[in-house]
Amino acid sequence: MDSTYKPHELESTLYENWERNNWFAPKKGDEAYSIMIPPPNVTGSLHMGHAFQHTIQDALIRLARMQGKETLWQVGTDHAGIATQMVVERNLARDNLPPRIEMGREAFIEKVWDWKKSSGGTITKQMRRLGNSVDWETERFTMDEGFTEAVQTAFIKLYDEGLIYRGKRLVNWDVKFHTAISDLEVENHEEKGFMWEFKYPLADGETTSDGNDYLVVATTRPETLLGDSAVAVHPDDERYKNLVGKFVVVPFVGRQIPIVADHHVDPEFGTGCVKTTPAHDFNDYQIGQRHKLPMFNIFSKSAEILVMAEAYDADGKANESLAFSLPESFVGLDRYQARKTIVKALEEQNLLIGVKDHLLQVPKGDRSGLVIEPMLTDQWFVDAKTLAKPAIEAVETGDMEFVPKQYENMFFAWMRDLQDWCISRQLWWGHRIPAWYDDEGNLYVGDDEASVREKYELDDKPLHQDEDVLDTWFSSALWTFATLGWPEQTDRLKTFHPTDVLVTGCDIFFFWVARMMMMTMHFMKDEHGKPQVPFKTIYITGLIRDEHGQKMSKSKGNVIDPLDMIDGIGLEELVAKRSTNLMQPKLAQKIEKQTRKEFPEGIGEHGTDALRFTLTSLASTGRDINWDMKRLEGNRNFCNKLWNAARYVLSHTEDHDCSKPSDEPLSLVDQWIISRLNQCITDVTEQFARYRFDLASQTLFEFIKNQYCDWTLELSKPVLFDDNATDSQRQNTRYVLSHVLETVLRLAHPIMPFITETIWQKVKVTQGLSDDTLMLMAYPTSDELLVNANAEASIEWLKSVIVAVRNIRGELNISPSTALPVFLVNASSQDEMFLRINQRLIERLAKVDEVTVLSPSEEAPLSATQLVGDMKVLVPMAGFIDLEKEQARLQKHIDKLDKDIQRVENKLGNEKFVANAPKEVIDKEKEKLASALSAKAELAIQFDKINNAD
RNA sequence: AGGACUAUAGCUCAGUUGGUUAGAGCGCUACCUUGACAUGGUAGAGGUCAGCAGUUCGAAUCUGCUUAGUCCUACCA
Repeated sequence: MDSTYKPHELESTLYENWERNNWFAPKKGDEAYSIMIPPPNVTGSLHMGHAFQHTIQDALIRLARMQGKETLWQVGTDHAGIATQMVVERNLARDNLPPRIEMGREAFIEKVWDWKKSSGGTITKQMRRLGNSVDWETERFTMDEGFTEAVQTAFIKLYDEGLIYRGKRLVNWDVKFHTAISDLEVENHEEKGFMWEFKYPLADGETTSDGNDYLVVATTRPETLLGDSAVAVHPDDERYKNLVGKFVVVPFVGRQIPIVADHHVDPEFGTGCVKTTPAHDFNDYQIGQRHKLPMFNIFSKSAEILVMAEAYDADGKANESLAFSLPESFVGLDRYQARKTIVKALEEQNLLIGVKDHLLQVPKGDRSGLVIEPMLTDQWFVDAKTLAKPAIEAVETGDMEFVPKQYENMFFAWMRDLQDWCISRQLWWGHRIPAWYDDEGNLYVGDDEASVREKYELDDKPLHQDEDVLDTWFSSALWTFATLGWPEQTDRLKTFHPTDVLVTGCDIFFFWVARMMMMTMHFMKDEHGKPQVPFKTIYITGLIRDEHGQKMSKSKGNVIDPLDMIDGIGLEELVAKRSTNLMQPKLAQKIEKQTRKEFPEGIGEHGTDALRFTLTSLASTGRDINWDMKRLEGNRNFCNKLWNAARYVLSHTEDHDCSKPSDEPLSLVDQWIISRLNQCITDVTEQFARYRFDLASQTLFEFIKNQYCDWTLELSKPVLFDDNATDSQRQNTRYVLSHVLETVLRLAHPIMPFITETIWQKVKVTQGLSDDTLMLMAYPTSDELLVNANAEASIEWLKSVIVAVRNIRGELNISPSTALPVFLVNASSQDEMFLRINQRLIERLAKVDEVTVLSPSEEAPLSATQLVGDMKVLVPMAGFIDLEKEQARLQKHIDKLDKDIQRVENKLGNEKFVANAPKEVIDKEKEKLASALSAKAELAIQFDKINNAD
């Protein structure tokens, strides 16, 4: 083995071997365990968030597999309708190819499939590099044949059950992509804008109570006045009560529209008069519905003023008799130009009263970034309220559990107040809606045209399919069961559904998780007909941010590709990666500067295991993670530590059979580390079960570094190197070194698969094992009988004595190469016993040439002092110790003890404390006080001794 | 507007049903090429647990308020 840890060399070939042997595939077992991967966008690439979530899933899966369960980690990708279509359209423009519309639907879709083929491999490559042990044999795609069938089946069933309907509704319209989007795909941003006030002339000579012949309305969107259907006032507003039922005249178009009374209006806000545009505002739509107002659409699909306004009755039926032409001077203007022009025209007609600055929330499409236009269109909807009920119940009863728990609140709040879900998208890439229309506009839903004709007993009249596709999230909502073969009742479905845990970020909680719950519980029932949950536990990870707590994003230029942390990347390449293909190229310079400052030498190689270990170490629940490069480095060093520890162990065990100890009993050191190992196994297993990957990692780190490397390896040296040791003792030590290492490799494997497997392949030989791979070995279980208090006491004592001497050495600057004599004073019979057993080890590890126990009658030489319990460890001062330094050191310790004594005395002097606190607590305090007092006394004596010697 | 979360060492974070001498990693200081490891070893310094008030014998931990920050949901034209 190489003396330094070179992750790339060992990681690159291992995965291939695992995969070739098909060790990721489920293996029959009594108990099943499954995780469905949140399917990443097929054409995307993995970012740190994925690396994080995948690491956690892989750790859980590897653990379950080692625990002998029939384990499936279902892999797959999502077709990501709008995102993918957007990328492909951009590519067409870049390659000077005809745009989508000219190309036509079929040709375009072919282009998308081509793109999927050429770019879809990125993710799978990354996942392999991350060591993700997914079952590649059953990889799925949300648009593969079987999945498409599942989507159709689900849609048709829901339609037949009345849970999907079609209707003309006001929806969020993306004016760039010309499609409806769901509420969730709209992001609200606060922006500075204006509020205009203008006059609406009253018709028929009416006047307000204060004598005006007009009403004043306030609006942030004056351009929509062309499509107004009413002016609304509050029913109790005395100012306008007499005008309800009367009319105003819409400027420029001359239509008369009614004044209606509606509770929605806040009389305190503005003038108390609201212009009402049901076809272009969600609140106005509601008002319109309540008052059966007609609706006027004045915008094209790109939000430009139409030639003729389209008119609809309140129920959504077109009503051509109400249609009207729009003023020529406005026709064709986009909404912002129209706004300017109309405000100017209002001013010219003396209708404008004023304009104020106004802070408003602007809804924008999350993909296009453009302001959403509420638009009246025919769309498909899912009755979300009905589907949500079983999911809510399942969380209430605990059938589904959130980790961390607080997400329940968010879940309930959202689920209990659901609007119907708009699932149709005016895109081409996606699952086309299985609905057909005849020339009269009658609707037929079925698998395909032929089955529709049969189902509805249609003759051969012409039918045409709905042009729309389904929201991507409609298909991914079926992910947990459609991947397992549904609608067929496959064995896989029976074995692996419900799944055990879903690991995902809260960013797609509503998009995906909530909808998956709804769909799954509707379609999947157990043998008693009870709805099945999609997963028993939902583990929600935090977001990975950069070191300043900023969200990682391409436009901020602060993303780091997980693979670059693994294999490293040069500065120039990193700069290039970050500053090209930006949506806003002008940011490139700033990003370059920032990157050069932050990574003057690029990013070094750290290896997958270090990355994974860092991610799990940071995975405490319910908290975002600010990425810290330093921690990654620290953990790479930890890997190096493990690597070198293994080199040491192997160098002493390679040529021996270490599968068994000798016939002689194990030494206390040997028993101690085995005892600690068993405690470690218990802790790590429990922490995994609680999803506390941070604690599991920390426990492993502590054991491997502080117990195994720092002590066990050092304590083995006297045995392995000294001529005095017997063959049996050496055999025992070799056995323990090798056995503990082998066990801890199994224990750490779920988090650090590569380094553990690599080392294990060597260690297994010394343990007489012939198994092929660590990943299929049994996960360690602890043995209570091996937890040994006696051995622990002895070795903890030994460690304290060694540390005491080192402490004196360190604080008094005595060279580590100087061998020191040590005297022990106040040694109890137990101390003396421990000394007899451990003396050689003290001499060796503390570099002590002689340990002498002084009886009470013997005078100790002038010494530096450290206490181990009541026993004094003395290092004589003759020759190497500075008296003043030692006095200062003693004083420091005495001061500390004084503070402790003070605090404890106060506590014990408090009658209420003594009266109320449990006896154990009081006893503990008393003990504390006694030992602190005696410790202080001892140190004071030493202090005085030095004084007198002066 | 409503809700949630966060505030602990210079930095990134642990701290479980209230009882600790409040921990880890990184950084810092000193010493050290000791036969696995300088991607190292040994030792050390460093904290009014955001602030205020309360409950309690006892609060980093429970309650209320304040401040700062993050996020979610909704939204007044």
